Amino acid sequence: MPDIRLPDGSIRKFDRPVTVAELAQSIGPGLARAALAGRVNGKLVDTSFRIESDAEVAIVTDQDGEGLEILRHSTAHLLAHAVKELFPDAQVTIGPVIEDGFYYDFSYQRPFTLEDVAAIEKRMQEIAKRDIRVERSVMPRDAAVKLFKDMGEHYKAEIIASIPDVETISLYRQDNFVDLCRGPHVPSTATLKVFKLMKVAGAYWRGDSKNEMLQRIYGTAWAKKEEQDAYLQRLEEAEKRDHRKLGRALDLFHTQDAAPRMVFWHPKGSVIWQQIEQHMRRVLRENGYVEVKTPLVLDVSLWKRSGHWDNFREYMFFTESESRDYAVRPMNCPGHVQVYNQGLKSYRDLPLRLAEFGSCHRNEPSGALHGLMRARGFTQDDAHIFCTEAQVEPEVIRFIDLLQRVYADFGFDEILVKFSTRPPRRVGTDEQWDKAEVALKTALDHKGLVYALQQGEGAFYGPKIEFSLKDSLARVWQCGTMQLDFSMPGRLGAEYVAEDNSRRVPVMLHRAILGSFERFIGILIEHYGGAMPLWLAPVQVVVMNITEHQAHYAERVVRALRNAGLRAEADLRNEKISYKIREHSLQKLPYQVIVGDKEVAAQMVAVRTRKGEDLGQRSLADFVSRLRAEEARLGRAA
RNA sequence: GCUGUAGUAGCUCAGUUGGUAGAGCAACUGAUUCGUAAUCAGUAGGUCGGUGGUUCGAGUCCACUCUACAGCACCA
Repeated sequence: MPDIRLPDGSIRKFDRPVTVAELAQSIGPGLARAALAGRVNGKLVDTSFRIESDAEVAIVTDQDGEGLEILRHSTAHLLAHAVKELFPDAQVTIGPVIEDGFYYDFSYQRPFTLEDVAAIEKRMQEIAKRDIRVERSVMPRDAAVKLFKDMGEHYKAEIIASIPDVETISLYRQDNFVDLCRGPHVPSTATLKVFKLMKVAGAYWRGDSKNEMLQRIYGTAWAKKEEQDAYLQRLEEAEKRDHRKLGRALDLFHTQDAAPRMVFWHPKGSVIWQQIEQHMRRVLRENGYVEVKTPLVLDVSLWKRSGHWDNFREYMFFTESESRDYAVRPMNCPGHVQVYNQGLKSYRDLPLRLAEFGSCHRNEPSGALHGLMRARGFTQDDAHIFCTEAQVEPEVIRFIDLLQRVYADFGFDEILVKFSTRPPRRVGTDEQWDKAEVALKTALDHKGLVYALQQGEGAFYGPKIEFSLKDSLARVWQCGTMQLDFSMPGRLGAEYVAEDNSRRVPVMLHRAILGSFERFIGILIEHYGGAMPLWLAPVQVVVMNITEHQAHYAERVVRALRNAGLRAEADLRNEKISYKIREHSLQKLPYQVIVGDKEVAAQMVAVRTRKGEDLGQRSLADFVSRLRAEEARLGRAA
């Protein structure tokens, strides 16, 4: 008869098998009410699970991350249940838990409307109130396939049929709604109280664009109402930081029909760009890179040799002149190989690090585009490192050091790392891929980085490491990349003379830190909510006069600030000082200098920050040295 | 590219069942010369994304198309 060890180390003895629910009840009625599931010897089970022998058991409640997942998963079932009641012809497919919620995909003769969704959510609440027991059952695979086929649930039958025979098929039933599921689930629909349907969208069956499109309904679910409210609030706040909104409000850039999905940078956005470019240029020079400039338009034959024609021609822009075909470059590497190929290279020249702020154009599928984050025209902080095989690993390590330093300069310390291995469609031999993958992995391990392995997600010419940052809506955008390429140098005729006087093909590392200037600026705008750190702010200081009597003094202050290398503007408009302050605060201008009669008399400046902090009267020299110190810290907090 | 939604003044948005296009902010003009997040008054501003159709009449209905937004697929 089971002795049950609880997480606090205590042991409870029972003289008969007990269910998780009974165990919870024996500990306390509060816990019994809160119990969503159990963890028996590390395995998640329903509260109805019978514990027959000695075990370590924990009661899972909505206070655990796992509990919340169960809640969300059960809410997905509730959604499917409601849809089946309202639309009996709809077929169910899958309904997994995702970050902050869940979704469920349905096959239906027409897309669900917003009214449908409102009705579905209402029905979900009704079903929840019915307090229906959620029951688990197990059946053989073939019987389960037949059951769902008989119900007309062909997608579900297909899923079950594809499950390996050795696994048990568990089903969950609530009233007349049955779904295939590994579980566990909450004991009753009444447990589900806080949820909301968020949006509808199409999604391909099994994630393949060749398949039919299903109707996906997204929802969110939480343990407590306040948590859901906080989540919705967070979404609202994030929307305010949307770089497209801020880009317009702060007069940084715009896009228009004449050049769909390409960016017109305004003077202020351009300053941000220039600051980043200057910083990167300095950092690269310090790290042994040399800068090049190569053509934007190159003969098609080069793209055929590089392999891009075969893999990406439908996403490239082409042009033609005097019966020659050209492509607008979608990337810079073939151009850099041409630079490398000029003059015979020796092993003594390696590693050769060629950098370019390279403007590229890709005719991306329309649905992929997203403001600055994914545009058709963009500029990479690109570089290609030509090196020997032995130099690969140290170069990759060196690169990761540089990347971490640069991200810190911009105020980012949360970096997501992914490692992508050989894709099905690729060039190069398996031996080359083996070597390339090992080299990248060794470097990652050497740096002690935690990374997600993405099997089969590498580029067609080599494996890659991706470094990503999160935007304000927690969407992850790839920025930095390190890609190993054993193929392209050979295809484009690159070689060097080795120590033994033999001709060898160099390895090429494709790498970028920011990724694209456009995307990186978009992420920066959202990260800082438009309030750029001083060194990136388009205008750093605005000098405002209170009345026209101080206009002359204000202009003198601006000149002095500019002479000190600061980006300063005067605002001499005939407006109240509070009006000017409000406007520049909304523009997120870091420092606002106010000069009235008192400042003129004292030959001082009155300073306030965009946050409303009053720094009082101080001398110009004092103010300038404060700003210089802040600039030097870049994106790092004081 | 696929599914859905949307496009009205520089911006944010309103515009009942088809009947001569509206607000706030911004802009412009004038007054006001003011001490830390909006001074007052006036003026001007729109082929209602584009093309075609239905109608006596279309911002409103229909078709096509362009663009944007969300998700999916894609991302060298």
